[in-house]
Amino acid sequence: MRNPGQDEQQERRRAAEIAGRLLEWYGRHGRDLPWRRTRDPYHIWVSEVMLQQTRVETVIPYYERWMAQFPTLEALAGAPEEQVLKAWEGLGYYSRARNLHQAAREVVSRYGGSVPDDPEAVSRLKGVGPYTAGAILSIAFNRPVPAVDGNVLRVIARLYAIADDIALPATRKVITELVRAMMPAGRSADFNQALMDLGATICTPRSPRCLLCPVREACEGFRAGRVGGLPVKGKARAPRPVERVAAVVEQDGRLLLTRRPPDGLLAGLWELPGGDAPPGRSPEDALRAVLWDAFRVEAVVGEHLVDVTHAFTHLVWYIRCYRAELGPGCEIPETPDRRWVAPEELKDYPLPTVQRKVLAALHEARTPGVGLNGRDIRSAETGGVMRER
DNA sequence: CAATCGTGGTT
DNA sequence: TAACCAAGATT
Repeated sequence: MRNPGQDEQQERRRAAEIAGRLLEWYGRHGRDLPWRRTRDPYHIWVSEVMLQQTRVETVIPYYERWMAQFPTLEALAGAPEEQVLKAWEGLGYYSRARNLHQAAREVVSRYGGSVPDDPEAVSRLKGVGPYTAGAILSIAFNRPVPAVDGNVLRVIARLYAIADDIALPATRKVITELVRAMMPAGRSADFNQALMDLGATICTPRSPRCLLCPVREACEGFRAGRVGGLPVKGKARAPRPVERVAAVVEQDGRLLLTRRPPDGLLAGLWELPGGDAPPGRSPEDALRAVLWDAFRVEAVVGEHLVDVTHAFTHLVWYIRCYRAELGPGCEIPETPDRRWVAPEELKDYPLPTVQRKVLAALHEARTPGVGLNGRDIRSAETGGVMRER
């Protein structure tokens, strides 16, 4: 009969065995990624924020461009927000960019430009939650703090056959403490990244490569044949459909753009004038109402140009796009949130992917009109973030 | 706690 | 193809 002290010691030995195998595996099979060629806390920080809910392959080109454009924390802090959003264009979850920008300014003003290395200060930075704080502290400073992302949740849930919903804070806490207890002294950076790499390349969500796993013998989920059913995770809800209207308003070869509010969906990015279309009214009426709210002038809604569908995580936009004239014959002055944009200037404005889709559809439909011919729109598109089609 | 917040790739 | 998923944070 063993006493609790012996069980605890046994468990500690098992954890050390797992950690050792993981480190050994990581040394041979860890991925060579751009942000792993440095230990600069700013570089690590930027990569971790970009990687939030975003695939490595997607992030790499953004990361490279970002470091060329904002080589230092001071460079980022000194840049205008519009330029920061432009660099983030197409990456999604744009509050990450605005939070990172604000936090960079905070580090410059409060910490003299050096990223703090204590958990409390790092966690207070905008956009830095439990995972990102752990990642910065462990990877950049080798401090013994867990970095529990989706990979780690999955790996640990399988390793210990944890069947509780990983979305629950209580489950995350259990897993975080298991990781903390497992961390080998002085190897925090490698250990956290080893867990993530194992999840990304071996212990994948579907079709995990258990036969190649360095910790298969220690995996309770594998032993019990339950890897396929772990981790347990609630189902996503269906996105809510939203009818939208948008207007192509031209004047002297320029296109009218408006900037979205500073909070909420696609905050601070630019779009064609438009908005939600309340159900039960014609799209033309809805567009007139939306344009009245925005500009306080009567609008003449012209021909229907294109329809664009765009799905977000939690909603789907069905956009009906019309030509429209404001006034008519009345001046719409520019403001900070309202600009007449020549085609060759479109590339200077941060536009969300949904708006690029609208422009592409207009181009595809060969929408006639001064300054809106195909060549101009195409050059404006490719003038921004280059992307294969 | 549950909803919000993007986009692109995979199955 | 629709559903799922990816190095989450904020409110």
